[in-house]
Amino acid sequence: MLDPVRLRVLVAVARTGSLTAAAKELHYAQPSVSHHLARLEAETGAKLLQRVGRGVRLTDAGQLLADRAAEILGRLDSAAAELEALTQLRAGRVRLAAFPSALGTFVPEAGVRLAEAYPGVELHITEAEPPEALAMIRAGEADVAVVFGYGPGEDPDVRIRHLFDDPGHLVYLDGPTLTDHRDGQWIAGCERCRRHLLDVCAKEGFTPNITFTTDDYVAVQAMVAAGLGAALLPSLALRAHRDPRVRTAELPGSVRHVYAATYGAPPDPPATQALLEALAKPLA
Amino acid sequence: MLDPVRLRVLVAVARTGSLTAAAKELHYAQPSVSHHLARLEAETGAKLLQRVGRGVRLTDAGQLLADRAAEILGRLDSAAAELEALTQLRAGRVRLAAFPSALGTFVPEAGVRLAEAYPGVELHITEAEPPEALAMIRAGEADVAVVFGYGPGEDPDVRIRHLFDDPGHLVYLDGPTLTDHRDGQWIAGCERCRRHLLDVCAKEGFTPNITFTTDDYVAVQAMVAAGLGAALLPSLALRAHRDPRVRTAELPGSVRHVYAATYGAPPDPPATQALLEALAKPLA
DNA sequence: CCGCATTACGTCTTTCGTAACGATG
DNA sequence: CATCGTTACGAAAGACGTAATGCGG
Repeated sequence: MLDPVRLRVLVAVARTGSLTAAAKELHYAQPSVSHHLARLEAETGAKLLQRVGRGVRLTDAGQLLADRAAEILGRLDSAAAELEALTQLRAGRVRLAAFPSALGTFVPEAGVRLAEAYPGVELHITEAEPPEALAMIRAGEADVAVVFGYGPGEDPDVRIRHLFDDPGHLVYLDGPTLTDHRDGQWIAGCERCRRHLLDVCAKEGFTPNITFTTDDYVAVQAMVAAGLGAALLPSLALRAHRDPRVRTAELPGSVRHVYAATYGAPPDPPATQALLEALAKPLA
Repeated sequence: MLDPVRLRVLVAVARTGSLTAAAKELHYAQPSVSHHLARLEAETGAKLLQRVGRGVRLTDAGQLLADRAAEILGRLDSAAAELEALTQLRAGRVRLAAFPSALGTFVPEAGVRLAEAYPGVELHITEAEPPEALAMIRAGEADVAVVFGYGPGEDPDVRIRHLFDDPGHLVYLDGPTLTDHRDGQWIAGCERCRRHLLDVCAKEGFTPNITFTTDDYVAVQAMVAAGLGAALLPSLALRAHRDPRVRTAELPGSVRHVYAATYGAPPDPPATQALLEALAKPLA
């Protein structure tokens, strides 16, 4: 049987004229698109694509299938929409727990996307650092948690999936590299970033002298601006708030992985799926 | 996205009114059908079925989705058919190697099914015992081999899948159980069945006295009829040829697994797929 | 060389089967 | 108690990513 996933890939390639562009549109890696098409050709026994310099062109057979596929996929989607309407599925509630700089950056964007796509879904947002957010998930007090510092496999009942990577930045007044501050004072951005800071500095062969500690990334920047030391902040924190008096430099080896966590076996309830979808999209 | 496999299951259930019947129609195990429907309900968030005594009934939502699904699946199938027509895919050649009693029983049935569904496909048939048949597969001299005595994992390049189980039968003039013949003479049905015979008799605590050996199941039955001893034959051999003078009794613990083998990585070429499909159907 | 596509390979998820259990007439 | 459906679990296949390898302009 024709696989609609492969058909969606074919349609995307037909529209864009390139595997790379299709991959971007579908949030796939390039090789995945290539593989899908190769399999589709093998399964159907028909040559669907023809390489032409850079990019590819659809053969007649490929164009025919792409046309039929576009209609079929449309009907599939509209059947899903009809079912949703019948069961009022676009209504519902999702409770999200997320850490502060997420709330200051991509969570509002995701909220907008969610409201556009699922107008009936209520979104409840709670601020919580990762350990508390996961506790809320386990306790059933939240449906989705946006966290960092925890990966898949923490708990068999909690499903954790990767959202994106958040590079670390050095925040300073003078001296754009870590070693410029090896003998200076440091402000630990937050409890969890402290661990991260220690690791990064250890790689450079020194232990930072941490003289101030606060979870508040606004305060951290104010302290740096006041000359109290340097700090390490994730890029999300800088996107949420940027003190004009400080300077920043990305630290190549330093990334924080941001994840979305849910509770229970797949599949997630539809409202939860909708929120996860909205959270994943800003990655594009 | 709605998964067409699940939709096909839903449609089958809608038609038959029962999970068990749908499973039979789709060649699935019962629990697989149950699981597909459970997942479909969870993914869509809609109750689609309602248990009513024995059997199930579709809810309004389930009926709606089943109706839409039937149309979508029809279009999927017809897109595939259109593509096949365009690329003349229903033409082609498949070379089958199979052991004798298979040729005398279900292979002709499969040939008929193949000719009905794919009129343009030429089927070439060769008689070969399993080792030779597999050698032909590896040498590229056959596309599909019907074998027994070999299972999946024999060779990484040869894909072997289960077709059905073929129960063993005791062939005799007098004495319908194995132990009736513990001190009598035996005719080994064929080289490979000899191993099988030894195993079965060992379980009963004796070693059969094998006085005649032949691969030919017609000859075996003639010898039994002549009073030369008892024999063990697979049911396929008895279906292919039944000597009216002998009596037979199924041996509960004795089954021969029949497999289809192909060469190379999946997916198989369309003509090969078509033959495999035709071979699998008689199972129903 | 650079961009686009393919191949190779590893991890995680899903599917489907068998077996055991539960419910219903 | 017989039958239909569900739950539990294990084995095989598939999807998708990263890394490494063609290949055309």
